[in-house]
Amino acid sequence: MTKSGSLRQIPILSFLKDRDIKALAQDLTEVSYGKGQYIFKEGDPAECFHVIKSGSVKCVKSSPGGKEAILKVLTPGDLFCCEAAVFDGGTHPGCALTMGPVTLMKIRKEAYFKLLKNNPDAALDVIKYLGTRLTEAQETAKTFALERADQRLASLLVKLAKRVGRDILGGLLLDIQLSRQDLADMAGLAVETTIRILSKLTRKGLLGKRGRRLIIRDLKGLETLAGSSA
Amino acid sequence: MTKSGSLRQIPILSFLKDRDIKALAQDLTEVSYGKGQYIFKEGDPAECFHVIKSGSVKCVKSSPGGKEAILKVLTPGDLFCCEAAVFDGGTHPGCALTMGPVTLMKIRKEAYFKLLKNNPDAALDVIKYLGTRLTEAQETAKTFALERADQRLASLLVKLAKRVGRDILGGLLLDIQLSRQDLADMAGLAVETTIRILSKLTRKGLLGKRGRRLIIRDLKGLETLAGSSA
DNA sequence: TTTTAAACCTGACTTAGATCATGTTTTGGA
DNA sequence: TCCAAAACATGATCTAAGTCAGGTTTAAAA
Repeated sequence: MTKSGSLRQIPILSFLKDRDIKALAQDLTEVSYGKGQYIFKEGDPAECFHVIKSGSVKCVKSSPGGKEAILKVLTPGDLFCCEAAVFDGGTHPGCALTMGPVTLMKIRKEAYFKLLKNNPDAALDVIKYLGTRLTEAQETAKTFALERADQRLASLLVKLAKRVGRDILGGLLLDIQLSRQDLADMAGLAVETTIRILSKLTRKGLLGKRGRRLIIRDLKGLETLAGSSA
Repeated sequence: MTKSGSLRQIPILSFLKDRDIKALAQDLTEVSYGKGQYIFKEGDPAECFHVIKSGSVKCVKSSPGGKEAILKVLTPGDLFCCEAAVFDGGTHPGCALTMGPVTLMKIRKEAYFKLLKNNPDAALDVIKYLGTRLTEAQETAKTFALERADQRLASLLVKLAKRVGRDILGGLLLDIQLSRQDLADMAGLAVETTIRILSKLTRKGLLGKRGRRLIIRDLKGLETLAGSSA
């Protein structure tokens, strides 16, 4: 895929005129990482936007006690580091680290800002995007505050199904490499609890697996468990 | 205060030119509510922005089980309902309800959108604002996922101190009417747990009270307890 | 001022989920 | 293909925090 071709895929960039996309393509650097490497850490100054070309990346925040919460998992096509930090010149509020080999494109924020000024509608798109992310984050906070462990996990699986689910024979394959620890960190649970719940859901016929990936056998069932709110 | 005078105070409107502020002032309606009334409910179509003139409002999400989480408390000068819903024409992702008598100004979203298009920099301000809110929401989610009850409450009190704290003799008065239930709903805890922790903190000399309002006697101490991350 | 309801508080009990301990299965590198 | 290191799994405790049940204080309305 050409540089401008892949830029075209990104929701937040898709509104741009061809001319602008091409200009932007000039302005980006491609970087590759191995597994488990930090792209940036909490407190680093925010200088670029990142677009994932291949692989997946997790946005993480750690507690003083050393435990970590995964705020979001990003997959190819996602643009990240587009939060407050980049826009107001602050520092990153969390870490981003690779979950396997990753290639991404970096766009210097100045280049992007210039585009926004020249494309009045573009800014409205960014506003919508941030609004959606905000609603998501609030939904997550609510789930953590009010829901039981199995409901939290169920609603996480439903969300994942929507993002990375691929229809296969007999279910919906979650087409992303996630360890049990990752799932636990996303649901705010201990690994053991996560494993126990997954086993229970498998016994009940809601889940299956292919290799290391999960298969959702009964999405409706999971949605019901999650409380039919996600 | 004149209409345009109070609009001037709102962060998200402050960048506007005098002419635009005056135009906007023509375009808004003032509405008053009693205690415990809904301004909008989850699922309602989002049609206006709201600016609080007096009183306070809580943004709430409920679980299927009937428990509720307070996502944010808004005080005079705050603009709310400026999330995804308004910008993409969707519905409200949660409820807003008054915590006492409230007066607010409603701005039809079309009027505001027109302004944004004519003020390119204005959109950037909104982007920054949403970015900040997003970071906050993620911080909250992390706290819920990883922190102990007393740390959650401590970090809530620290946040409140920054927003509504007023220096008084011997401490920092939280100048807002909040029941124990409200605090519990904000921290994602049971009322009883909240009360027990507050009592413990009072015994330790970190907190006091004046009438029904809390006084923070030792902000540093609370910050330490919270994990020195908020 | 009295009454009533709401808010606040405390103790006793229960439980969901964390922690610990230990074994098994995968998997990727030598 | 063998070995070491992850990742996965499950049982046995332990504990933080929820629930329940009963009080007291505060505030507001009659």
